Amino acid sequence: MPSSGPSSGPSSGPSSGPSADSPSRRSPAAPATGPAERLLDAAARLFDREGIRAVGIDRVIATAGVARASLYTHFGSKDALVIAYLERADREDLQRLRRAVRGLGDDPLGRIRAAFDLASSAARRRGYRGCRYLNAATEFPEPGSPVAAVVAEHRTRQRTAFRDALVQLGHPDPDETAARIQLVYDGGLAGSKAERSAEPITRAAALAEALAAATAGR
Amino acid sequence: MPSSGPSSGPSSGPSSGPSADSPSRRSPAAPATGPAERLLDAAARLFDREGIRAVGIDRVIATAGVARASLYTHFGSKDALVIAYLERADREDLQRLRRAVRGLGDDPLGRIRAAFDLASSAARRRGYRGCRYLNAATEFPEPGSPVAAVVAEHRTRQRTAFRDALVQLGHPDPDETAARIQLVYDGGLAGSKAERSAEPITRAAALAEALAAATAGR
DNA sequence: ACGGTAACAGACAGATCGGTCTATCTGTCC
DNA sequence: GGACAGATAGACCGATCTGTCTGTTACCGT
Repeated sequence: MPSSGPSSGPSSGPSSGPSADSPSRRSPAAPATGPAERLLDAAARLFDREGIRAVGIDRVIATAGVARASLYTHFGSKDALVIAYLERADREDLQRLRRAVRGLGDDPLGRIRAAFDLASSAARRRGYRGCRYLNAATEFPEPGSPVAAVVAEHRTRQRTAFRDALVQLGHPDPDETAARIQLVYDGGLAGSKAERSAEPITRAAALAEALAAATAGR
Repeated sequence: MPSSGPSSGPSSGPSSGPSADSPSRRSPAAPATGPAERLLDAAARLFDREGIRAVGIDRVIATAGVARASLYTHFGSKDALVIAYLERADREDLQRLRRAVRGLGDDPLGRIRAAFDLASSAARRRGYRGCRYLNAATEFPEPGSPVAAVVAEHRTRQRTAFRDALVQLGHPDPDETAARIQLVYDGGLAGSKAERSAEPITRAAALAEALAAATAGR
């Protein structure tokens, strides 16, 4: 599961104008999506690139091209927007991984590699700031916080995916090895952030593959 | 190099009152150190536990028991205080490592292990928030920022220390292996932060040791 | 045509931010 | 004793923050 850069997903491109006869109000360059979605798009872009605490509500609504009130009717508070942003990012990351894995057939090692590949391509985008979930945990360190819950869920899901692949590989110790692969993944993203290079992720991928392959064939 | 929790160094304990006939003014419980040092102590404690952006100037000066003006005469700005805090932490981390390594004789593997041990004991303290340098980089992501410079210096020094130990071990590829050990170190601290447990660091230490030992005997 | 809903723009409130400034106090040195 | 340096408390400033509220506009279903 990639935990990184700005989504390349359904963010900016309204590929065919106001999509048929959908709601087509607003003056300039009709946005084609509702305020809630545009707010999440703006939040993702800004929070990913500059950090959550560093970006104020005003920046978000200006970027989204949305009224202040819309943010509060749809989300209620900045904190709630932050949670929604993280949850959507988690869903999108999962979708991206599934898309990348599709057509791989039965290749558990390839599934593990795909997670690193997605992170690596995210790291190559400019403005990369590392794993957004760990970053969120850094900015909102309160243990009981909803942010912590989203982060924990993301990480559990990621580790389970690693573990499943290892089980399918017939690895003798899938639990410990999944933990190690996640550790290496975390380190790769951290190093990549600090050094502004995708190299640590490449290194992490190689390391992870070695861990997965070691004594894998029974 | 431990990159972690609140210093156990010369923070709070004035072990012998106002130390002889030194400057002993102030009303309650004479502080025994100057405002600059007390500010750095307070900054370290608060920034480490709650994050830099989350802690305002007022909290820092209140915790330090120091006048607002003192902060600005000694440091000039909050940003400068942040840099000073990071630089002092870096110095102290290095001192702690040297202290831990002293008496180890010629044990390069032990020196590597010591870095992980220090991180591990930091992670066991409550309020642990992970690597403070990576956290600072997260909170101040501007590439040219002085924060980035301090973080880069810290990481370079750490990697060099790993490399030196590996060279002494006769490792065939000290550069790549040092990078890998740092990667594993980063991952351990990240996981430790996210999961609020020292276990990832323990796992990282084992992994690092295996990396250092592999094909080490020529 | 009309009423309802949802989004709009923007003023406003209260808190907090980093930073400046004045005025007072205290200990030190001459 | 008196000038001086450094620290103190705390008022003050403008900017910015999250969040609320008012009033207007535009679309949509009936």
